[in-house]
Amino acid sequence: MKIKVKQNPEAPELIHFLEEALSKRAFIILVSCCRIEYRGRATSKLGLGDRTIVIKSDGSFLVHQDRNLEPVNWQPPNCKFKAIINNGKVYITGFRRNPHESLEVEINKTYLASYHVGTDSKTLQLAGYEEDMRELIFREPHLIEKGFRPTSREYAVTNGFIDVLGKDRNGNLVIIELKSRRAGINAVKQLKRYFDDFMDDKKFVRGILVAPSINEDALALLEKYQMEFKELEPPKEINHEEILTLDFFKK
Amino acid sequence: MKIKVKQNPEAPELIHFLEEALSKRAFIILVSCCRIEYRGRATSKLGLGDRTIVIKSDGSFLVHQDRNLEPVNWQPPNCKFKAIINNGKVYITGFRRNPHESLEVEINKTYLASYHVGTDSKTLQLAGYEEDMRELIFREPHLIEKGFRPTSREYAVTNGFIDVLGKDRNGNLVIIELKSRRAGINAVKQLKRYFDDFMDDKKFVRGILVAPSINEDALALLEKYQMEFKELEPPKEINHEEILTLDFFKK
DNA sequence: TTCTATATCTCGCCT
DNA sequence: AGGCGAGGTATAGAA
Repeated sequence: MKIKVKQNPEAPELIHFLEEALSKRAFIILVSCCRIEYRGRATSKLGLGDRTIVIKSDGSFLVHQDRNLEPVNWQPPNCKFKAIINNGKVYITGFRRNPHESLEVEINKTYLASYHVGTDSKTLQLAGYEEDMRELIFREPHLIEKGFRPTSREYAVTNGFIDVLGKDRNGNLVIIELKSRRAGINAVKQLKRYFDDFMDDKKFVRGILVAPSINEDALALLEKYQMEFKELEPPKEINHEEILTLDFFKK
Repeated sequence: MKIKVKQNPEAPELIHFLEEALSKRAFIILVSCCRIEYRGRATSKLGLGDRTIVIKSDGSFLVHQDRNLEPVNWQPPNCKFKAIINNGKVYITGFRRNPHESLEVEINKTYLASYHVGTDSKTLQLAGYEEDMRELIFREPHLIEKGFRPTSREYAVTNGFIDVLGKDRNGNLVIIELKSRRAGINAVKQLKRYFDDFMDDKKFVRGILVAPSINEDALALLEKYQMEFKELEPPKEINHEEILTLDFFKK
């Protein structure tokens, strides 16, 4: 892998470095003392301070302070960059349309500048979602209860989509709302809305909220609405086959 | 600012570098070819590839691929780190309780390692939120309509909280739902639920959705429910006084 | 600590 | 491209 590193570059050297890196669509890292302004979906200003600036090859733009997981300022992928020098200071601007927004970094001092073009064709394999729960239920319906038969997934109703629709051993319609995490009041309200859609049609229906756990208020509300809770952990095994993305074959 | 940089360190050198950096609670950046495993709220695996790894002084842990704004793997602040060497490879593990989860990076090659302790006492000044809209409406109620008088904010009802409650020039109750961005169907449904809460009490009420814009479907639904739309941009001026965080005075 | 609501949410998927 | 739902969402604020 090619990587280029400079410590304490002066402005003219930095701008040359950035132009080179941007033209190569490299992954850029700067550790700089800077000021930041954002204008677009909102407006923000950040005074002078030491931050880590990252520009990715897909046009993502991130500015990190030394605390918090989230960047303090950013632009999503496909943003266009301009690096200029003015009064001895380097300015990097990233702008996008749709929405129309721009992020400007005024760099007063740079401690470290690096850029590289790496190789990474791997896609994350992830398990433990609602989607995995839905598959599990179709594979092993008895986990809901004996005699349960799932009929459709993502069933469209007035108020949205029902996660799983099925019938119980007595032929009653069963509406299932899945949550991969501890369920709260909102999950109950969501299920209630689907439930009401079917009540309008005057059918025999049951509403079951399926989640690894539920909080007290939510359980109380569920009982008030005469609906049910079923505890189920999302499966967390992952398929061990390695997945290659299309990007890999393009290279 | 102090910054320490190493290019292409071998495993023993890297582990020493990391131990030093971790003990100083520094901001660490690595550009490495690595494998990643996460276990906790879900489970994930990521095969060998070049990534940028960041450890912040607050215990945030980020692994970035060369695309997407979001890190491919991460740990939120206050995570504890362990760096060990095994079979000539460096392993960095970050773990947390509540929730119980861990992120392990197996490093096969490191191109760049740096750590620094910077100075950044600045807090982001941001404008353009729902909160700003609410304040604007209380300051200048005529922006909703002539004669409008706001009475309460965050008014609690069965289905949640009404953003702004007020009365119009004829004494009718007005329920306002705020959105700082283009309003969609969900915003209308939310307003409708509050609206219905009041209809039960058989009062004279109006529901107004206030947002910078609204999409076609949402507007149609709004009209079907006999509710109204009022265009209003969230204010985006920011207070120019500089704000110092408490952290600044602690130093 | 737990829960709720917001976000320049991001991201993927579907129309 | 716009809309909609899910997220290991993160984060701030309140209970």
